[in-house]
Parts: sequence; structure tokens; C-alpha cells
Amino acid sequence: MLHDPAQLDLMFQALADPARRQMVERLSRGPASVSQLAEPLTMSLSAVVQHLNVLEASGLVSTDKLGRVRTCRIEPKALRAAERWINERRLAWERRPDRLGDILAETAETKDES
Amino acid sequence: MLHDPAQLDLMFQALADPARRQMVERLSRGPASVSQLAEPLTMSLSAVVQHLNVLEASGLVSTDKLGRVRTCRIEPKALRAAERWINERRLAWERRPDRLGDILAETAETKDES
DNA sequence: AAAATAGTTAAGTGATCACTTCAGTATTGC
DNA sequence: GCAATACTGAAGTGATCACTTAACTATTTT
Repeated sequence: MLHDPAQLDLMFQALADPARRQMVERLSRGPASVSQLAEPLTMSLSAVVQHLNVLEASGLVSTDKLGRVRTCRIEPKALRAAERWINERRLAWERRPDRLGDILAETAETKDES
Repeated sequence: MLHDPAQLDLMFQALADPARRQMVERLSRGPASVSQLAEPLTMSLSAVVQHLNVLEASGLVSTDKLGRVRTCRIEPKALRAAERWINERRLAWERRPDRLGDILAETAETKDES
């Protein structure tokens, strides 16, 4: 489910916005209410709620309402899925056998064969 | 330079689009020309070039033109920077000492204090 | 019960996005 | 030199985005 390309799409889209990344950063230091998330941001509470909804739809953040306060927390599994996507591509590249100093490597191979 | 928030912004923005992620995926298997990148995509060459420019501006991909063909390759350092941002937040969360079963933990504390 | 708090929802707006088409520029092959 | 190849750039378009304001609901506090 976390490999679902649609979910991956929502996650990277969610992380694309600086305000949302700031919210994730805040949440990485512990759960917070909507107002607490909003406090350092220079935008209306309403805008923050909208960003929060994007984060929640992406699966990166989950929330829980008790009384009138909505408490938000990070969903590390989702964060891991995004992390893994990048990591797998980077490793695929770095594992490539033929990624040495371009022409130099080719010259060396030619030399071996001669 | 790779910690530059503006650069991070460009990178996550670049990864937010599925077509661009597909291009990164293709490039993770080795360098490719613009036409090769375009081949599996159902859009005009022109659109692919535009996506490629976004990727290059973000630093995730670098290109090199020889004659009439532009060869594209992944920039693993940039990929690592995005990866690290996520990883650091996830670890910050997972390292928190007080992340056990929510209310249960609180109840226990209250009990201790009574 | 009234006022303050915490959040939600809807509607609107200007900016940015992801394309398209079309016309153009080098480079390479014949 | 002429045609094909490999892009490149500009202009336009409809969709989505990141907000705003304003009106509203639900929950506490006093």
C-alpha cells in the first residue's frame, strides 16, 4: 500500500511545499495541535488547516481530534516509503558497474581487450 | 549548498510530478538522451524537455550536450540531500523518548504522581 | 448562559503548472 | 547541398495551487 504510485505521488506533492515541510519538521519534534503548527507560520489558520489536510491525505501525518483540539503526529512509515523511493533510485545508479570516469574507463577496457 | 532550503524546495517540487519521477527512474538505470527519456512517456518531446529543465534546475539531473544529442544523468548527491532531509525528520521522530502508547503513558504518569 | 477558544468550510482570486502546437536551430547522414 | 534527426523556445490554454476573507460549528471556560 505504501508502494502505491498514487500514494507516492501524494507524498512527494505534499513535501513539495515549504510550509508543509516546516509543519513536518515541527511534528518531527513531537505531536502538535493545529494552532501550534500554525504559530510559526505567517498565514491564516485556515490555510494551515488546508495544508494539514494535504499532509493527512498523503499519509505523512495522522490526526486525532479530542474535544475541540486536533492533535497531529508524523506517520514514520509513510516518511520511510518516500525515503526508500529515493534511496532505491540512488543505489541503482551508484551500483552501476560502468559509472567510472567516463571515457577513461572505456579506454582501460579497450586496453584490456587489446 | 545542498542544505540550501531553496534547493531542497526545487528538488521536492521536481519529484512531485509522476512524469519527472519516471524520468529519474529511467536515469537511475543509466544515462539517456532526451528522446530516450521521452520514449515511454505519452507526451510531446517539448513537454519532456520542459520537465527535464525542471529536473536540471533542481540539481537532481545534469546534462551534457554533444553534437545534437543531450545526454542526461542522475546527480546522486542531490538525491542524497532529499533523502537525508526525510531521514533526519523520521529519525527525530523515532528517537523521541516519549512516543509510547499515548494515553496509557499519560495515565501511568498521573498514577505515579498521585 | 455568554464569551472565548479551536477548528472547519465555502467561495473567490491571482499565480503557477503541465501541457499543447508551431516555428525555429543546430547537427548528422546521404 | 538536402533531408532527416535531435532538440529548443515562445505563446497559449485549461487545471490546479496557495492562499484570503467571512461565516459557521463545536467545545471549554468563566
